[in-house]
Amino acid sequence: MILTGSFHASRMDSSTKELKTAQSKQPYVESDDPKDCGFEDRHVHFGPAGTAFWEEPPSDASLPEIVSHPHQQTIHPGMVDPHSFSRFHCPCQSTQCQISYPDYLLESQSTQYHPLTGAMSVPSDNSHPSTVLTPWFSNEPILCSIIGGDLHTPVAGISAPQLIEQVQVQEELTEVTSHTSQPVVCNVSGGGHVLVVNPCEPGPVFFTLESAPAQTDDGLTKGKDVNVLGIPTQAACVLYESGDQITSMYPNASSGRGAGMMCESKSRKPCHCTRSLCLKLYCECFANGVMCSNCDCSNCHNNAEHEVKRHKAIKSCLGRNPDAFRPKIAGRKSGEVKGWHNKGCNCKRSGCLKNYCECYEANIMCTSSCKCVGCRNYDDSSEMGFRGRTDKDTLSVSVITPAVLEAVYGCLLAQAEQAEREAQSPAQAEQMVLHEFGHCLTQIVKAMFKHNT
DNA sequence: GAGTTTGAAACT
DNA sequence: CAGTTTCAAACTC
Repeated sequence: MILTGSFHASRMDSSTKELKTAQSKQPYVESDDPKDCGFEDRHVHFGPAGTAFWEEPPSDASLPEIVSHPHQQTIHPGMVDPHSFSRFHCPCQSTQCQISYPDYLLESQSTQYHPLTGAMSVPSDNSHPSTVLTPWFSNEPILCSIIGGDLHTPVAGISAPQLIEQVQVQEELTEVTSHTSQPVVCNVSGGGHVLVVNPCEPGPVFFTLESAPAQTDDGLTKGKDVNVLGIPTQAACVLYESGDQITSMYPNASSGRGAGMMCESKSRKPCHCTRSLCLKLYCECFANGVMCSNCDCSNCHNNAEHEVKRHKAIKSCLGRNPDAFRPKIAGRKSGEVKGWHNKGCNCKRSGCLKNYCECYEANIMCTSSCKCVGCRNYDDSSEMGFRGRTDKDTLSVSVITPAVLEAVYGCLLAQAEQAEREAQSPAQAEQMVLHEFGHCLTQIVKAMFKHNT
């Protein structure tokens, strides 16, 4: 299914009416405050090539919503990678708006959720119809389809539009998405609809598409032509193809630990676990969401033969820490050395200049999120004579990250563009940009102050 | 390759 | 939540 033209986004409420875009606000934005991203009033449009863009820029770009959201943020397939995916959902670079989505075992007790094309861990005999496994480590929205004919629920056998009106389905979807902070994109068989279940929202968002998905004789919805959110399904299917040997679906995906490892190739390093059964986060394979393959581990349980234990281990990890499988490095764009550690390191003796340090290992600088002692992992060029300062002072400097600078640039550019649209005089345009710059600086100073207190 | 160091994860 | 233990990777010799 190629998305052409625009489509309407609507919430799946009892009325099933098309909702205005205000109700489809930031469908994937993970943020405590939905206002963080300023996307409340955006219309989402998909272009001819499966591209999408946000319409109507926010009137006010500010920090720490530090990034303005240049209007018509165009999303193309290349942007939707493990690192830039957040840009699609929210161009905001603010740490408050940084988005990464820990995956979770997609599972339902009563409804089948199928990866669109994948066969990962799905028994061929469908002996466990209630449990379909998908990688829990993905940054991507979970792609699944709801096959009406196979539903073992009271809603089986009804058309897709009717189906989605069923509260039960909504509850099931809500149940599914309650375990994940990432979007679940559900292809509703036969209806030409796609449910986009936003974990931030109480119910799924219902996108009405112009073309229906291809459907096979057995009722399975094929996504061979589906291009959802700019992700060609042919590529997306790779994501679900295998749990242990996931081929990169994005050429530029880096191989840093945590971030984007779901895209790693077969060249990933083998683990050497001996005591953890490869079912704890000590195991890098497990932590990265892949089954062990060609590893040097002993008594490995991180494989298909121990699926039940593996399943329990995943749940256990997520129970301890819902973000356990969340990429550790956020804000990283593919092919670029930038980003920040979500949690920050705690190094004490390495000076954060050895690979013991997760920040250093990921080739990123330490930030104020880190609790490291004697950190030397910061940009000398940005020290500007700060040598001799305390670590805490260095942390202040680290507030101004490349991402923040890029965000400021975005704000200023947005203002300039707005001035141009409004046919403002050069002087007025300059004033608008300067005013925005001042606003950005204020927010940066506030952020520094916050980090130092 | 064996032993040591290191810091994240897990545990108490 | 802080302190301790466990663990596996990084590092050194």
